[in-house]
Amino acid sequence: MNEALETSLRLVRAQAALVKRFDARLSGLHGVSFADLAVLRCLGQAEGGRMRRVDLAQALGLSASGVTRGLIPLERIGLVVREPDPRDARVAYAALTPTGRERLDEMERTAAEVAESVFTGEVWEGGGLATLVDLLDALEGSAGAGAARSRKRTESTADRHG
Amino acid sequence: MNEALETSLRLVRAQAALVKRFDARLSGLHGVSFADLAVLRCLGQAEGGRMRRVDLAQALGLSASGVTRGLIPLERIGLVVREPDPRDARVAYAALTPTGRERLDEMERTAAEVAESVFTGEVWEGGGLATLVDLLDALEGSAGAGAARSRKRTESTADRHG
DNA sequence: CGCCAATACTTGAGTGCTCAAGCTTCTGCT
DNA sequence: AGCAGAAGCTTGAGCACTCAAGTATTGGCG
Repeated sequence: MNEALETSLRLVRAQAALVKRFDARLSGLHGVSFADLAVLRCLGQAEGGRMRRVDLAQALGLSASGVTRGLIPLERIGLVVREPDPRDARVAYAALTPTGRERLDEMERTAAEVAESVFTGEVWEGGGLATLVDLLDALEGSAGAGAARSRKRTESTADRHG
Repeated sequence: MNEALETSLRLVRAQAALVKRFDARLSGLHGVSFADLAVLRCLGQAEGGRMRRVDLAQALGLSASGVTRGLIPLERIGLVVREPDPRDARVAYAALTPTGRERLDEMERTAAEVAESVFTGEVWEGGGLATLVDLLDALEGSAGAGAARSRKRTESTADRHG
């Protein structure tokens, strides 16, 4: 009956392997990680190539601070700039630069190659890919739903590290 | 056309959400993370409840140092002990303690509940779960295959073809 | 035996994420 | 208008992983 549990564990391993593969290729060719690509892609698809950090976090499933920190290297290498909002001084948009847009294009081509090389074979071409997307979609909804507020891990038995 | 890429990104998000969910529950009830559970489960299924660290790393898809560090808290809370090998002084087995075995049992029950609560619904009960396992299995093989040691400096901008 | 490469593991430095706490700015209530 | 609280973001501390380099130990080979 722990078929569901088994599946979850497999999902984690598959994801780790997949990400390593993307990272190896992307970092070699473009000096970015797969996570960076996700950020850039998100911006690229947004209206005007820019988004509020909060919305970016939401879209990526990250925390706000994760976004702040993840943007730093992208700003430093000039793919993204920080833009203020004239109406609300709290918000700082993250906006794709022209360079960023170009580089994103190249990165997506690289990533698409990797993705295709991974998803080759009968299983995938026979509709498996579409099925997987559907299942993952369902999963993300279902798993994200109740996952919101967790708390820290210690308190009781485990006293992690020092 | 980058359906494969899209799928990869979704996989990452789904996995993150799923892990958060497990972590929240497991940490609240047992003071361990989902990753810890994976380790313990691995040991639990091994002959004699113990494994060499190297083999553990292999089974979990981690590096050797990841295992060393991941075991520290489990040793500290007494779920795992370090056991020397009488024939080879280099190896240090990680072995489940009796307590560890008991606790693992409880954890697995908790985790199974979470997993089942996530994988509830028509999609999953109608064979979706089995399909997902198959797909993930295929994926792990395919993604893990070429991911190993690519620290090379490929300079040209990709011209691979099928 | 003496040496050397391979193996098992640990440690140091660095990355990428998290939560909690902080600052600034905006909004709604009275 | 004035203040409380919410919203957006950043920062500090910490965890979990990585690779690279370091320490033992083993085993093959002269």
